[in-house]
Amino acid sequence: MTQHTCFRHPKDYPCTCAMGNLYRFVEPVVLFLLKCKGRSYGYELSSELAEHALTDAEIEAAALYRTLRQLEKNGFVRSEWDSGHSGPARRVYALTERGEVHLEEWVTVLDHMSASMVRFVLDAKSECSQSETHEDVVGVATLAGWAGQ
Amino acid sequence: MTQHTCFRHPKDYPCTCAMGNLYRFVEPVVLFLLKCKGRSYGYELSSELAEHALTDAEIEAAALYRTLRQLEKNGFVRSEWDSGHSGPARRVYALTERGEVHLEEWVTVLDHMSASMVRFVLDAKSECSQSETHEDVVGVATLAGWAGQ
DNA sequence: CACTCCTCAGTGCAAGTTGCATCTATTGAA
DNA sequence: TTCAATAGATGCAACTTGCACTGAGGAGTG
Repeated sequence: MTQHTCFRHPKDYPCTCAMGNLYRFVEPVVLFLLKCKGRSYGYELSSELAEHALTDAEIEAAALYRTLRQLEKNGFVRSEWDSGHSGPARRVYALTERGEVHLEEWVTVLDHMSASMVRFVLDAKSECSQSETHEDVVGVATLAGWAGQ
Repeated sequence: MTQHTCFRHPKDYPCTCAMGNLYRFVEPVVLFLLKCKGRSYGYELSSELAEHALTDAEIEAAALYRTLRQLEKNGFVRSEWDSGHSGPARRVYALTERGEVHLEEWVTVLDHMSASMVRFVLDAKSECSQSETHEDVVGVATLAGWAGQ
């Protein structure tokens, strides 16, 4: 990330924006929404994505559309054009069987990851309180200056 | 990710390898280890990283070294050469005050993220069992064919 | 001595990813 | 006519990453 300040969140809020491509977690959420709804299209999904998002980073429409096309390329969803309504045509997506399996794989992965994170947070918090020499200064800035590469 | 098969894990294990740059979670773990140990160097950290890693993706030495340099560039750690021992010289790192704050920001972020993930996993699991038409097929393959962009 | 292996820190590059700006088109309302 | 909302998508510069590789110091072995 080149971006060295996050202009999307207040200054004292540690946000995930600067982590950049972490918004890949778009993929499992899209699969989940398609499973729940049966079928949907990009523009509709984009508004519902935030409710189930795994980070607080804003999800760009561009990323969502590209993710959907890639999911289709990999056989996890299938799509067709739908013009039976007013306004521009919609590319309507639905999960395939492979997509259902893929969602379950994601659930397993996220289950493991969340457990690791919870463990890490506990470890880190106890380590912090252990060597508490200064006041509690949690949440003073954002992750904007994160390391990356 | 180009990589379409994961050769590092058994076939029926949904791994995070294919998620690629997720191993950015190297950063908080490095900060945490430096806080615990006081000071350390790349080669040593690389062996301890796996124990606290937030994903099961292998952490490459190249990524670790680059992360450390970047952390230093951003003022979260500082380093000096140490030759007072046999073998090649080591670049020894220690947390700065900014680094301690940054670690606490990461803890806050990961706390939020883990909560979101736990919620998502619960939602997805209940959704799956709700519409259970086929046997439980969790964990049949890897995330190798994940969508990306 | 030559040879090999381990330790330690990197670099180079092709391929992939992403944020942002921009484009096209349809429809309805002012 | 003009504007706004809906809908999907692309172009590109900048960045990230996996993999292969370099190179140096020291220990052990024959």
